[in-house]
Amino acid sequence: MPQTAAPAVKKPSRIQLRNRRKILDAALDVFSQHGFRGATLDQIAETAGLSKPNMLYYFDSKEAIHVELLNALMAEWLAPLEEMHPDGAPLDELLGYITRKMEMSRTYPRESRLFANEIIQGAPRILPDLNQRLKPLFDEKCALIRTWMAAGKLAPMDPGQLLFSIWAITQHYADFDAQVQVLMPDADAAWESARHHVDTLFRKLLTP
Amino acid sequence: MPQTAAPAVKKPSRIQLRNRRKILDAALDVFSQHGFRGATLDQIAETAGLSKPNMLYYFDSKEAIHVELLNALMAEWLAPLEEMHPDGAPLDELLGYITRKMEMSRTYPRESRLFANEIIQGAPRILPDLNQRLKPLFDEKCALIRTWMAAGKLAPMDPGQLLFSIWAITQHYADFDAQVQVLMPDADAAWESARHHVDTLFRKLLTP
DNA sequence: ATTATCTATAGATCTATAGATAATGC
DNA sequence: ATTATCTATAGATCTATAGATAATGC
Repeated sequence: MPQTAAPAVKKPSRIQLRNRRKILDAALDVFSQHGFRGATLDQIAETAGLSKPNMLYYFDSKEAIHVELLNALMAEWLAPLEEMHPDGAPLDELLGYITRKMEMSRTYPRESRLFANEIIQGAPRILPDLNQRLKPLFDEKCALIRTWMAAGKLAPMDPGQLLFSIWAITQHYADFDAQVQVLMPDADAAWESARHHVDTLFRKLLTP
Repeated sequence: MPQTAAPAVKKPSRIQLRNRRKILDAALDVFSQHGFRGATLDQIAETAGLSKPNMLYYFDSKEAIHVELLNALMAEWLAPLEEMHPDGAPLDELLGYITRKMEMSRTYPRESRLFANEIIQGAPRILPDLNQRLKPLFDEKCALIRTWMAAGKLAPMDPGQLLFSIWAITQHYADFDAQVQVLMPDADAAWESARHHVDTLFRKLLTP
């Protein structure tokens, strides 16, 4: 008997890995700025520094790139929420989550805009993932927050609405950056002020 | 001497007005769902019930439709903020504004998504309007809110950040509707709950 | 007479593939 | 031998226009 079943796929070469990474990074640039339909393979290929047919040697189609990108980023995007643990101090756990989300908006604005574009356009390609990966996590964390509120550790409110508010505010700084820059031209000061405002807002809201 | 200078443009016919309105409404549908680059004249023409060349008899180009749409909607979009008056009770004025924004998200989700798409993509066509129309109003209302806070009528905070939070949360329900529907499947209950949550949140935040 | 609509199509752009050639790894 | 890249291009789609025809309003 063979020790193991034959592997379904070969181990990817170094060039494979490097080029796929370059393509996905370029696609993040282009898709996050123009949305799926507005992005072109030409733009992505040029940004990635590959020819268009060469890029299609690594991915079957434009849609395949987009789907892989969204799926790969979903885990990254959910991680900060997963880190909110039942054994911590409730207020600290939530404020810590909010801080992590703010830092992600600051550090990964392209990822935030990629998801925003996809959701605004009706989530045509990420809907299965929303149901299968986001929904269970959302329900789990809502239940956790509800126990904290029932124990009097947090001001009572709808936990789902609370999470919506957190997402709305923290992602606003990445997604609507063009508007924020018009209204608050000093970007660095605006970020400092935003961090402080958001922390204060939710601290006041959540304190019982 | 002639009584008046000759008018630069003729009075538009009834058909003109009706067809231009039909085109702009169809364009709102299509642009708000796919963004500028993702939308096609074919889709807009079909939605409007006109042939593509006939549509281009009324507008010079795809971009002309988009720009006119954005400009026409900007006033509508700013109206609720303009209605926030210095002579009202500060807390009521702000909570009233928030309620109006929530109702707009509910009633005009396409308009909200049209702007969201445009801003996410870097505001390439609406940037002049942001500077010339939104910025002055923003500054004016920030100053007003600041006087209210200085007078002890509202909890002190950065008025600009406050407005960002209001926009982020209220528009979230329109822009991220696809996600909200996945996580809170009962749409009517979700909206009732959202209205209550948002009012409570800002009441708690703003009360001195 | 003027305004509105239609048919036909030019010319650009876009996704994707075919098939030849070059580079790499055992 | 296998993997990666290139040239050339098919076929669809997209914006926009030219020019003929129909409908409307004085």
